[in-house]
Amino acid sequence: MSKSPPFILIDGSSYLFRAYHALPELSNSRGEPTGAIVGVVNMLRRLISDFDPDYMAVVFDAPGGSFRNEIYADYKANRPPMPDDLRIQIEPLHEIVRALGLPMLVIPGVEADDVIGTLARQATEEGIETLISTGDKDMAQLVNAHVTLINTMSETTTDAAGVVEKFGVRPDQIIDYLALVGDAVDNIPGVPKCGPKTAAKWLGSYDTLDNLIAHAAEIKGKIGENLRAALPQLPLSRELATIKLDVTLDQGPTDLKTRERDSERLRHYYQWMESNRLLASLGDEAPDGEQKPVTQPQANYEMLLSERALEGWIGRLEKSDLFAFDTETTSLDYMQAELVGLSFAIEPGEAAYVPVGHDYPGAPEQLSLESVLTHMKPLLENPGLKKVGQNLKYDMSVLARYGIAMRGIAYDTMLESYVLDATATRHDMDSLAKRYLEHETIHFETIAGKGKKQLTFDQIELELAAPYAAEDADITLRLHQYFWPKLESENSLKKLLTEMEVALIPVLSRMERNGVTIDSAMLRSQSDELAKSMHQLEQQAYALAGHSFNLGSPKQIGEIFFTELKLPVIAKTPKGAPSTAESVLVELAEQGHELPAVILEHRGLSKLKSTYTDKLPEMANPETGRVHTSYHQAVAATGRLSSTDPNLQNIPVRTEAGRRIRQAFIPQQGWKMLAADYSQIELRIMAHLSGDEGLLRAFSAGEDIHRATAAEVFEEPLDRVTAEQRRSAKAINFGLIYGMSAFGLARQLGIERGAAQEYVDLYFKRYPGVQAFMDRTRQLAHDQGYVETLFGRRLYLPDINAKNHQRRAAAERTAINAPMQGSAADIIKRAMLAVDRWIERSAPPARLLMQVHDELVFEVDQSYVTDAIEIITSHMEQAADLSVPLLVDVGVGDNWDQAH
DNA sequence: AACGTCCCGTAC
DNA sequence: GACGTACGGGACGTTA
Repeated sequence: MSKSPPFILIDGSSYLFRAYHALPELSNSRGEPTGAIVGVVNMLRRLISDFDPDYMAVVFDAPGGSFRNEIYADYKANRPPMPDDLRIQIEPLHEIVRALGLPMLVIPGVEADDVIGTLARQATEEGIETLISTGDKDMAQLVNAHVTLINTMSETTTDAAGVVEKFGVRPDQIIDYLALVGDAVDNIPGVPKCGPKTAAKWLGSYDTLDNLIAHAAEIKGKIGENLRAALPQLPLSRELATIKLDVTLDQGPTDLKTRERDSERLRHYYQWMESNRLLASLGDEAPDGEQKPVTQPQANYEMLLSERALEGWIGRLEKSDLFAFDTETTSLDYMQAELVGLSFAIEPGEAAYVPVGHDYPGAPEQLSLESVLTHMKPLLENPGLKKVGQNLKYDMSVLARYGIAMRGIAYDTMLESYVLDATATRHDMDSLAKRYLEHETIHFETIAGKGKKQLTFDQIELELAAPYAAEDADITLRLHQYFWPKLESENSLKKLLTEMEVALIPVLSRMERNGVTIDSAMLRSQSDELAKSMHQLEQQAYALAGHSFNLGSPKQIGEIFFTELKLPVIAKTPKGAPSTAESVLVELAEQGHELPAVILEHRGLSKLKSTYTDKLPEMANPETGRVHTSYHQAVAATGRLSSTDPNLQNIPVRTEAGRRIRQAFIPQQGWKMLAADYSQIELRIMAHLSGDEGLLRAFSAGEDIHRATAAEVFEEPLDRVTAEQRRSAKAINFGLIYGMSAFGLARQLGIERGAAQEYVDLYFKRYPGVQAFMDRTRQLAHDQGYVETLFGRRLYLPDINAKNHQRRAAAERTAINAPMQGSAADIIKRAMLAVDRWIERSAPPARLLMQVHDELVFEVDQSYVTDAIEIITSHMEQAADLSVPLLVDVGVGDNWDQAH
């Protein structure tokens, strides 16, 4: 049974371009170029011999633009103009196509794509099978049951199933797909960082671009931000990517009948070309020429290279009410960073940069570091000269290493932003400038490059460095002028900023610079032991699985468990993969499976080794043996600090192997470690905020709160509470702080959901004040859109009135949790301020080393321990005046573990 | 190669 | 789906 040949539509322009770029340059003996013609003719001949079509059209773009240029001025703006040696091949090619007897269409003002789209639609309507010959992926949007693509260069055909296979989306989703991915050559914007995979993933989940746009808020991460930023232009991108199906044409598919070829004329052209051979080898290549404009700020920035110029500026700084200040250094690590320059600003738009350490071939002579610091020291140490900066803790720490004790830190724009809205994810200067000043700053990457080739600041040419550095100071000043009126009008926020957050800067700087000594040799020997144990476990695991595999790969474990060994799937990850999380492994191990138990143990050891025993010695200063973390003051939305490089706030404590790591945290010779932690601070805050009588009474009586809760919930006398009941009560208490549901509690305790619900009901019956407090807090959050801590720290909850139930529920849990977690954070910050004041004034033989949310860790001279305990306890317990006592437990020992 | 995300686990 | 706040390592996939 023979099928009638299809109607063939040929994208002549796309092949002409491709042939021109892909084929070797070819010309006749007179030097006239012929390569592109040879390529296209070659392709046409192959199509004709393969399909012997009765109807077809070869479509070319007409000179001049199309409607797309009208709706988007930059359409194809990145395309270089057509080269002359291609242009002069067009007319002969058109002649040859005609001579071949092939209908040819060149419609002014309409792109070839749109002509092809229109003809394909008409053919489909008339029930004609259509084959579109093109190398352009955009045409995939035209595919349907009757329209197939063929790439005659790569000899591949693509039908509807092929589109799904190739792009991961259906043909009717291709337009949306193209709008998302964009096109660098046609200069269609798209979503930055969204490539084929991401676009297909989104359309798989949301089906259409419109639906994706409607749910744009759900896309997480950086890419989600990119998507939301691109939203306004997506409709345009879609329109540009859409091939028109309704162009007005004189001829329909059935008018486009092939004719007999005119051999004589063909011979004439082939002779002119001096080529009867058709070249078969093809490739492809896309031109690209993108350039980014570099913006320079409109401002008056000075570079100070002479003593005189510096002195002039110093005179102005001394007379100012406030100046913005910034340092440029060689490293982000405050313990390593070397000063490269200083910048200042007094008035918006007026800033100066003083380079002192630029060192590259041809670098101009600069003022010496020593002389600049000598000049600047009195200003920087003058407490009466007010300074503002962006993250001044860093500058203060760096300057401290040059013997300068910065004083007069009055404001910090990072903290201003944080206090005004802690939920804004970023508080870095570039983001703030963009968001609040609508100013695009010079980015560090722009002047320093990125990746392995990134320069340190001292290697950057002054012409680039000075505007960048001066801008930092300028923008900082302008940000402060933007933020400050907003803070001043809210007295509680103003106080929170100046008396708590800004006041804490020097405290944290000192604590970071103190560092803490670790016994690296001890950790290294722990690493060796761990490695041995892990190796044994690996051998066991390979034996059990029957082959070797990567014990660290959840994916491989999943494969072995659920496919090879057919173990039951206990739970799934949020993405739908079978989970191999600890609880799952535990359950499988309890069911008697050996491999999960082995993996569980291996995983625990691996975590300890890679994260702690290997890493900490790497991070210690080889000379002093101390590690210096960075505390981040503007990260956690609730007001807590966070710690990185290394994170000292998640050092293990629950298991024996974990506690051994704490044994490597040691005091200086002859001193002791002292750890002071608040007892049940969040529950005490809950008692205070709720005013619940039962809770207040239990805390005032100094009862063990979990035992007291158990006594209430299980209706037992205090002394009859079992260990099991106390454990349950403890889970309830913690759950409450986190806004946990009965479901969560059930899972935590391994009991039925109904039983858990009974516990919760009983709890609220016994502590009705707590129930009322939670209802009140939830309501307040809904009404005002934020909740507050004891000291007026605000946490906005944008999702509190979300339509999406899950998001709203999460926001409600945050609303419950934030006042407790945040108030606890406020209280320990106040304690740190008090303790630091004592240490600075009295210079006792004691140092504050670490903060772990509800715990302060010190090292104290052995002979001073008794005094230290009393003073520290007193400062901490008096950090807030609650309606229950604030209790602090203190431990002392030769290492951090012992001090607990 | 660099980056982002996922999964997991550590802390309070 | 179901417990708040963090950081980080290794695996893995994607983009450039």
